Parts: sequence; C-alpha cells; structure tokens
Amino acid sequence: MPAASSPLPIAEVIPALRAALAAHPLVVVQAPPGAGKSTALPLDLLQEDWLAGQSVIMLQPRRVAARAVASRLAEGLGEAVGETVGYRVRFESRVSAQTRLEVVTEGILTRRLQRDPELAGVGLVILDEFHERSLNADLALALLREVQGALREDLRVLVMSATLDPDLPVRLGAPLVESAGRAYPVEVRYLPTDPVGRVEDAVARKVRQALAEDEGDILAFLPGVREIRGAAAQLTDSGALVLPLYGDLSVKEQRRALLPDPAGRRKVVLATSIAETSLTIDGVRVVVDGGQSRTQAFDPATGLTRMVTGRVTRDSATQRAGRAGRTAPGVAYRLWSERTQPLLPPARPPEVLEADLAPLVLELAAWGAPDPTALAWLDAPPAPRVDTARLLLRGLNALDDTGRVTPEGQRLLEFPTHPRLAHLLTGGAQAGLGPLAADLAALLEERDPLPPGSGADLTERVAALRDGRAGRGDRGDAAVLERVERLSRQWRGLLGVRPDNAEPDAYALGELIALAYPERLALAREVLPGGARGRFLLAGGQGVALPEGDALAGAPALAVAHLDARALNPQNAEGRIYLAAPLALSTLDARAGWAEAVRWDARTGTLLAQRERRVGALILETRPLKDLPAELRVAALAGAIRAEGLHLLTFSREAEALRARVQSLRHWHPEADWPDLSDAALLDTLEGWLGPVLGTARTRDDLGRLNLLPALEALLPWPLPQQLGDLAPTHLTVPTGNRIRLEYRADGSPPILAVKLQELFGLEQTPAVNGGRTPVLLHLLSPAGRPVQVTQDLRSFWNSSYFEVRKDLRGRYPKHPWPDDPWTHAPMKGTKRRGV
DNA sequence: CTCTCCCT
Repeated sequence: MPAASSPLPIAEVIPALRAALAAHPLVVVQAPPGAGKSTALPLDLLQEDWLAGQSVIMLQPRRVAARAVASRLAEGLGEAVGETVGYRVRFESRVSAQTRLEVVTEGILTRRLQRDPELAGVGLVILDEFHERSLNADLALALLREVQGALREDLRVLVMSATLDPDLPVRLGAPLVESAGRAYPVEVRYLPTDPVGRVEDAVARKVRQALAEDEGDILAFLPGVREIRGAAAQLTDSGALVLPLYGDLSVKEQRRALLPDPAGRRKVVLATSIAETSLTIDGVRVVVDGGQSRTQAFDPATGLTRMVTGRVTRDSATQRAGRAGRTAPGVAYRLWSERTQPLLPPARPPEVLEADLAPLVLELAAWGAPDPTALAWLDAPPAPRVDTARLLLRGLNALDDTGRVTPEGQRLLEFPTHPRLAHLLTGGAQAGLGPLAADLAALLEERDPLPPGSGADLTERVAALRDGRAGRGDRGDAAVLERVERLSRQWRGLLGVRPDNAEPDAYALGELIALAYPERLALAREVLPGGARGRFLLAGGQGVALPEGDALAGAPALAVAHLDARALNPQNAEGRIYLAAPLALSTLDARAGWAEAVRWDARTGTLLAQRERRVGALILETRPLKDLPAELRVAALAGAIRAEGLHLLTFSREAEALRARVQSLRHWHPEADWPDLSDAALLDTLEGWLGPVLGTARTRDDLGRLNLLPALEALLPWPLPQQLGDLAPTHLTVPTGNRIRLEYRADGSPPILAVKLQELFGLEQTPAVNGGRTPVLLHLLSPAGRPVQVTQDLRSFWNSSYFEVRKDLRGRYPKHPWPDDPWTHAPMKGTKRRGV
C-alpha cells in the first residue's frame, strides 16, 4: 500500500531515465497515474548536464491541465508560477526571462515550431499524456523527429504515457523506462445486468446509493452537458454539493469543482471525460462511470461532422476508475455488467486516423511538407482524408495545385483557428466586413450563446453579442458571450479593425459564411419539384432541413454554418441545420457558373443535355443544349447503361446467337483472336462498339429499339466473319434438306440441334461444327415436337435406344413410318412419304 | 433539446 509521504515511484527510475536520455534522442516513459511523472520528473531533468542551460518544453493536451501542472511544479520549487516554471496556453501566458520549464498546450508548440523550427534554446521537449494520441501530439512528435534529423541532433524528446503499451517504444525505436504507479486500491463493481433507460437516471440512482453507503466525494462520468444537467436536477435534494465539470465552464467554475467545499459538505462532481485525465479532484473516493462518452465523428463522404455518443473504451474506463484512488482507497461503480466489459472497444483510434485533416495539411504545407504522409508518423494520416483536406484548402486558395502553400495560405496560418474560419476573416476584411467577420468567426468557434429553441438565424447571435458589448441588453449565456467576445477581440486585433455594434446585416453574414463553407450554400427545395418549406439542398449535394417552425424557413437560400449530418432524419440521411444566415439569391448567382451538363436522368429514363448555371449541386437556371457533341452523348449513355445494366439494350435473337457463337469459338480456340462479347466485356467497351449505332438515341425506349447486330458484326474484322460461318454455322442442313438452327452457348458447350427424329433418318453420324471437331448435342423430338432423347452419339442411338423409343412413338403416332433401318431409310418431314 | 477536446 502506497503512503503519501513515501518518495514518488518515479524517483526510482530517474537514474535509468537520465542514462537513457543521455544516450538517446528519443525516450519513452510509461508510468501509471500517480507515479509523479508530470509533477516531479521535469524538475529533476532541469538539472541535466546535456541540457547545457537550455530550457524544457512540456506539452499538455488541455489548458486546465497545463495550468495545474505548472502550479504543482512551481510549488515543488517553492516558487510562484512564471518564475522557473511557467505556462503558455491560448489567451494566457505566465512566463518570464528566468523561465526554464514552459508547460504549453499542443497548438502552441505547433505554432512555435512553424516560427522557429530549430527550437533555439530548447534542449528537451516532453510530450505528456501521449497515450491519448491526440492529433496535435502526433503532429508534434512527427515534426520533432524531423527537426532532430535535419537541424538539431542534440534535441531530446521524452514521450510520456500513462498506459503500458509495449508496442509504442518498439514502433518509435526508442528505449523504454517503466515506472510503477502509486495509487490506492480501487474496488471495481459492475452491475448484474446492463441497464436500460437514460444514462443520467442510472448515474443519479447510483450516486444516491453511494452517498448512503460509501465514504468520500463522488465523481460521476456522463457523456455531455445535457446529461450532466439531467443528473444534477435529480440530485438537488441529496444533501450533497452537486457541481458540474465540463470544458465550457469558466475557469472559476471549474476550480469550484476541483477544490473541497469550503463549507465542508460532501461533494458530487458530475463531469464529462474532461475529468478522465490530468485533473485531480481532491477527496474523491467514489467514481460512478455511466459508461458512455461523446465524440465528434467526421464523415469524409460529406465533409461534415456530427456528435456521436458511444460506449466508453476499456482504457478510458480504467482511467476513470483510477480517479477514485488518488488520495485514499476507493470504489468505482461501472454501470454495465462484467459480461459486457470485455466487449467494450479497447481504446479510441488515434485522432489522426479520424479527424478533419485540413488544419494539419495546411500546417505541414507551410512547414515545407506538401506530402504529409512522407513524415515519420506513428500512424500516417490516411491518404483519402489528406486528399479531401487538400481539395478544401485549394478551394480556400490556401494551397496551389502542387499542394504547396500560397501567400493566402500563409496568411490563414496567422489566425489560430480552422482554415475555413481564417478564410472567413481574411476574405471578410477584404470585403470591408472585418468587424462582422470577427464577431461571426468567434461565434462559430464557440458554443451557441442562445438557448435551445432560439431558431437557427446567426443574425440573432451577432445581435446578442453586440447588444451585450454596447450595454443594450443581456440576451444569451453571459459566460459564452464573454468567451466569444475574447475571441472576437483577438480576431479584430489581427485584422486591425475596431468593434462594430450596429445592427448586423443578415445578408452580409450569408456572404461571410459562404467564404468558410462554400459547400454549405443551400437552396430551398420549395422551388424544386416535390420540395417542402424548411427543407434545403446543399451545394455539396446533401439534403438538410430546419426544425419545424424556424423563422428562416421562408428564405429562398441559406448559408449554413453548423449542421449535423444526420440528425433530423436518419432514414433519408437528411441533416439538421443548427446555425445559418439567409442568403440573397444574387450572392448565390454571383458564385455560379455555366457548365454543360449531359447526364442520364434515371427517374425519367432520358438523357438530359443542357447548359446549367450552378453552384455545386444547386442548379439555378437551365437552357437546352443544342449541337450536343457526340462523345459527350456517347459517354453519358454508356454511363447510364453501366449504372442500370446491359438490359437497357435489347439483343435480338440473331445478335444473341452471334454473341454465343463467338464466345463458343473463344472457348474452342483460346489461341485465336476472337473478340470477347460477354456482358462484362461489352459493358467495358460500350463507347467503342455501341457508339457508332447510337444515332440520336436519348431515352430508355430509344436504347431498347437499337439494332445491335451490325454493331456486334463490326467487331469481327476480315477474315473472322468467314471463319465464323465455317466453324460455327448458324444452321445445319439435315437429310430432309431442312436448315435447322443451332443453339450455341456462351460457355463453349456443344451447340444444340433440336430436330424431329424422323428428319434424321438416313444419317449415320452426329453432325459436327468447329471443323468437324465438336459434335452437336442432338435434342431429338417427336413428330409433335416433344423431346424424346438427348444424345451426342447418333450411331449408338440408332443401334439401341431408337428401338425402345420407337415402341412408344408407334403407339402415339401410328400414321408415321417407324422403319427398322433408320440409318438407311429415307428421312421424313411429316406423315406423307417423300422421296423414295 | 448537437456541443468530448484544442489553437503564436
């Protein structure tokens, strides 16, 4: 059992770590929470000789954690933050000339590397919480390895991970230093069965039980703010101090959740996954894990993201449970059954495999790596995602066609935000809309300040922000608006504009949104066939809708900023619009261009050939296209046939026979050059063989009426037609002089000759095709055309089965002759005798 | 009743 006063476990491995870092540029430390790796180890390393007085940068994935870790480290030195130990996060830094250990969040390091790739004066970079595999931590590591290889062989990198993953040091080619943790035992308790119903209800129930049965403060994990509010409402009469904890809270509110209640009451903290790592909440001895977590899923097909609530991963659950054992032995209630536990996903995939890569691709292009996949990644960003990101960035004029950063791209990087919003800011400023762009970009980055049910119109949000700023009113969530204003101030500073508190122009907002989200311009379906009020089509092709009764529903066009790709109607994949501004049709029109469109309309079965004025999928105006170039028509019809199937074409009996004959010859003579007339091959080569006979066909009926025989015959150059006739004749002449059609099969089996038995009287041997090499398969028929026998050996039929068959036929067809010597008897066409 | 986390 660990005791709080004993030396930290990490102290035992410090000599090994020093040795490793002295010898290797990259070292991995794996130590469970409580080992002291974040709060003690960096101070020890500051004394290293190889550091030669240079400073240390320590990366933290979250701002709260960066501040907290810096405080703990400074405390360890008996100093204030900002002396030897400082921190730097967005909007806030506490560093001084004497600072030698700087705790920073991830984006700060990326930007610093851009400005100063050599990291002058820095001897060691520590990547803490690396097991989280955040996009920026992966990026930082890739960049740091690049720096080590090219510019700074002396730079050390220390990767710290709270989970034991033997793979990590192997994949990094780095020595591993492993430390024990120091934590009190935590007893994990599962439910007997998986719960049904809402997670907030189950969590509230379990918290009540824990308040009655267990000691110490309680930390409960819920997927999001909504559930936290729901659970809090059920616990108001519990007697405990119930505090929410999530990222959108102000620093002050977060601190309340972290510190003990001054009044000494028991504390219940209802938290999102923010409390999973980094934050130590004093006095927590009970964890209630609701078993869910909410994450953002990026859909590469639409380029849209949506929130998804999923089951907690096993490594997250371990982290959550560990929170109960930081200060004393504890208990962790897991609101799922022990049987379910092994079925949970082990860990979240690294963010780089799932995220929107536009910011990363732009960063790397500016870094001088237009091909991001070429860096030394632990997991390389997936190439299709990189392509999607490049496409977007080219649309924002941030990259050129070769993937290199443009001057506009460089400019976008001056704004610490997504390239889309940076483009909104620069483009807006150029259009003289700088102050509005600053307000809008800030609003789009933050949570919606207005309560649910306020409608989707962004104009209302800008008005609320400006009213607050001008002291005209206090609509909306004050804490959110305060954060929005801080962002807006940052943007105004970078743009060099002053705040504007006038009534916002709704249509100007639409134009600004179009700069950031060109594929989210939307046209009302009301103007389209079958459209309904409030439903829109995005330029990107996706259908979206406003909630019932939204005031924007009457707008002819919208610029949509925030939407959830599938929230409104998962059945037809219709998205839900959360934030938008009305768009003037003239704005849409100004962005539109004429293009020739030749495409198959599957609904009506016709070839559409028109000039269209369009923005992406939005068609504003059409004109018929005269003098349609033949190759466009052929390509469109070929595409239609490929999409709907070869059955759009009608192969006549002759055409099918020709195909079967040629396919048979391909089987019989694979060495010869018979063309492939199979379905697959014909579909592959439609343009070539069908093109010449398409004429003016433009409907499904036209296609069905085409005479395909000449087109197929054209595929047989001389001397193939003659050889085809010789080797695979269409008909055979039987002893009566009748020409009987042969039925060929594409699989090369012998062709079938269906013929009345009597017509073969006088014929001794099975007739053959393929130059006499392939006897036909005889389907011998009765005088009435009924099948009697199938044979490929006529001689043996005459000698044996014929006499069996004759008994039966004689009874049924007494007027017909049934001779004893069929092979010499004259053939018969009917009942009347012909010939001798 | 969308909103885990992050940015010179």
